Amino acid sequence: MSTPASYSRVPEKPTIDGVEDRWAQVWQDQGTYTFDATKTREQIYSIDTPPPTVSGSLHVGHVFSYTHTDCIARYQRMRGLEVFYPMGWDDNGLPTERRVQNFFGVRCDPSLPYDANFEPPAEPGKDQLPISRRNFVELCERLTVEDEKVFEQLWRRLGLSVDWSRTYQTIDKRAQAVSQRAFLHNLERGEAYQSEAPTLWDVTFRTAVAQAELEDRERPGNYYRIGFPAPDGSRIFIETTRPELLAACVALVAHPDDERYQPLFGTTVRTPLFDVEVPVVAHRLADPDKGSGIAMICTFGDTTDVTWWRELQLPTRPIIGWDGRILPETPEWIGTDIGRDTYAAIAGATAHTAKERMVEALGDFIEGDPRPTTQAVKFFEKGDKPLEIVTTRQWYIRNGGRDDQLRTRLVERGAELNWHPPYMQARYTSWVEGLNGDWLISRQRFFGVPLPVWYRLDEHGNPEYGTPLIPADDLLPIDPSSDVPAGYTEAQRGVPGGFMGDPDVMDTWATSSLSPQIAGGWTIDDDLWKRLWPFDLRPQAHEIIRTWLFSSVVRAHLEDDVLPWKNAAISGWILDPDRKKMSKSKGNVVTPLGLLDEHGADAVRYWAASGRPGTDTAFDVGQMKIGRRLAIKILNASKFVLADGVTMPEDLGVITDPLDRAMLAVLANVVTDATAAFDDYNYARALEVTETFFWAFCDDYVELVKERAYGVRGPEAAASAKAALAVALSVMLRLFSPVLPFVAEEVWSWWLEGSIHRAPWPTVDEFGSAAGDAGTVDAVAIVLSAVRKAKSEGKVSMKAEVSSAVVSGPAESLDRVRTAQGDLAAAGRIAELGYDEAPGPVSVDVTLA
RNA sequence: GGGCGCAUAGCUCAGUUGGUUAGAGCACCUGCCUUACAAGCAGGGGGUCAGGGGUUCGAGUCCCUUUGCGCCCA
Repeated sequence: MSTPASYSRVPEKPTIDGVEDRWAQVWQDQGTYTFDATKTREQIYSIDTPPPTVSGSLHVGHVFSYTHTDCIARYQRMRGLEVFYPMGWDDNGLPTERRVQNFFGVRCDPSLPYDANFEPPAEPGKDQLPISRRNFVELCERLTVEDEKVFEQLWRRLGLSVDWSRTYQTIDKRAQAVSQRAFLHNLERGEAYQSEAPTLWDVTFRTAVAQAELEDRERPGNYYRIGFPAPDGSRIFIETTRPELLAACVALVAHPDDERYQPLFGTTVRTPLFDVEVPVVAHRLADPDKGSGIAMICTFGDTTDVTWWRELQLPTRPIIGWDGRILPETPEWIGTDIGRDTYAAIAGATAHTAKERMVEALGDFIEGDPRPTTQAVKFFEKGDKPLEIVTTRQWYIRNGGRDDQLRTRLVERGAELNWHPPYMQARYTSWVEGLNGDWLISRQRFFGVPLPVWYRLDEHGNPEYGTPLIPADDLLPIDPSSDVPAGYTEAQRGVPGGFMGDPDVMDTWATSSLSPQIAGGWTIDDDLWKRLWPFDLRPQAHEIIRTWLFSSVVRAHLEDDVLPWKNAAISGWILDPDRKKMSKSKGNVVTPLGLLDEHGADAVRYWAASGRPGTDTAFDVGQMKIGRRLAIKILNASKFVLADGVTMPEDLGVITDPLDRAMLAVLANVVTDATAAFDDYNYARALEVTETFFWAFCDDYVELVKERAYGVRGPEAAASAKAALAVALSVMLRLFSPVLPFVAEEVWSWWLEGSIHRAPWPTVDEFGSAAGDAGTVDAVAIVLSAVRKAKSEGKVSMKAEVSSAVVSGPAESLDRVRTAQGDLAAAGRIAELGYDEAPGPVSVDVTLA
């Protein structure tokens, strides 16, 4: 606890200009938020801070949600807990790759050798310059370091109470080691596995895409009605939007109950032009109302094809390559000359071109004109071409998508977590229950954490995927494209009897899902880790519950059979005034730095803290102006309270005046409410009750006790008022400090020692016996208000004299008013204050002089 | 099509387990230079709580339903 200062540094003209730079510097110099790693687990509050994507730019949404977390961090710190509040940078994955490509005008070509003297062009050229993987990664690292500086600057400006000595990157060596080690543990326990399977594939990025990264987009298309020759010479018409996949057709399918096609089940038809014999099969997923009710199954046109192919055990006839083009070689299942000629016409073409050529080639096989339609097509959320499905070898981690027991356990984990607000749990549950596959973690990209395995090559040079070579734990992190497995030499790379590195990197979530492990020193600093784990809080946005939150739960569950945190605080979106989500593409993004410059950090934080947990909040400059005014008001009110050498009283016994004691009783209730709100992660509610009290304190209490505090009614009466003012100010500043750290610290420094942010959170006990009858405040306020109203309606100054005011009401209310009648008469300039006991609500008859 | 949320004053939002006459700020109107603050202060007008039905002594609050909006997923 800060000790009363024997001197006061109250400025003549308080201002909030400059307080941000000044205190940010002091906090940094004094290590105000430095984490003390000697504390034990129960003395620590650990936060799993979301690492922002540094390759993007910060927007007001970041400011919004990070402020919420900071308010919680500051509250817990004042409650006496040692807060572990690190900052991470997410510089992993596609956004960084893309930004580097555009920023420097380069692209990664893994076949090129490393050039130690490489310097990117000063200006990105028209064509992207191909460079080696290592050069590319170096550029990624160079750019992200710059981005991080900008981010840290902004966060400091906003006043985040982060321990800046504890930062991490999701791509740094430590994170790579943690990520690879966790993967190898998964592999050892059989939770990570490889599978050759149809995979959703982005042809632009040439990478597999996980279920969590998909989105459906409405796209226009055309139905083509194609006739398949039946054995009896008739034609069976299917309708398809993808005629270019005809060569990949493996069957026709209709619903088992569809009487039109029941006679055909078990028979075969031949594909037009290609003349490939395919069976007619029945499956419940065939929709009798869609098109002609019978569809062609291709390997693979969409995810339903995959289901049919798997459940009906159909052959695999892929014709689309990893580049999204039709495979150049004529498939062996096409046996006729006309079939081969037709295929030659589409070989190597894009899906789009192939479609045009197939439609032309089919000619009379197509009945009627194409019928326009709109269909939901799957896209990679960051891509702009529809996903194809290709068969590839990929790594997976079990997440319950194929295992009911694990899925049930993970749903239960979600129920163990304290969600703020609670309804967010439903989003987790419905996502986990709807999973239909394991977690695809391998990506065919360059900048990321490499999968830490190699494969032996047999005498023909074919990799033995089933028995990967594992690095020793103390060598992590490794890059299998440059490191060599034990017992081999670099010369054996890629040669028969030698080895090859796994070429892929891990999904960015495979690393982000370990953010508490990375920040907390798992397997790197055991002493620190045991003081932090499991963490107390995961703050994050609601749209990544299915990705970041869920994958983190999966990793902690598999590794330690534990929930990674006790609480999840989910923040909402920032909406523009039209209630649309703010985004760059809509051109309505405001730069955070501009906001901080214009309104000040406390004002921006005030706006952010006014947004209820989990609630989407409108971007509202007006709210920031109110916050700024509040901050200025706090300075001015504090200046008044601290005038005339007010200090914290040695003994609360000097607070004898009933009105002073009543005010403190109300404040004690505010402390109770604000504390309960913060304990429930409701910073907005805590701010609201504090602010409401503060304004009433300024408008009523201060006005009432002004003259008494000046000493008009003697030293004891003045001492009571001054002591009460000091106690109230100290408590209010601490209640405000999580939201308004700068102005609170500024005022604190005028008269008390140490940082307010390390001062104890106020408690009811602090008031001791100084808290009196709270009801007196309301009773007195009614009279004061009535007097003001009379003056206002009489259009006279507030200092105009009142010749008499008669208060009528129940005896209890009158008694309360009497206890403050000296202050009332002074504040209202009332010559004669009379009382008239009467039933009903309190009323006041005011006569102006 | 499924899940979740939202709908309260012109605007942005509170309203904590059902309980006096539904609140705040902004905006608007009328005043007041008042020795902390004119970037201030005082006072005022303004809402059939989206529509309908139900439970209850009592519903903004609980249940059903309709409509509109948003997000996530299929």
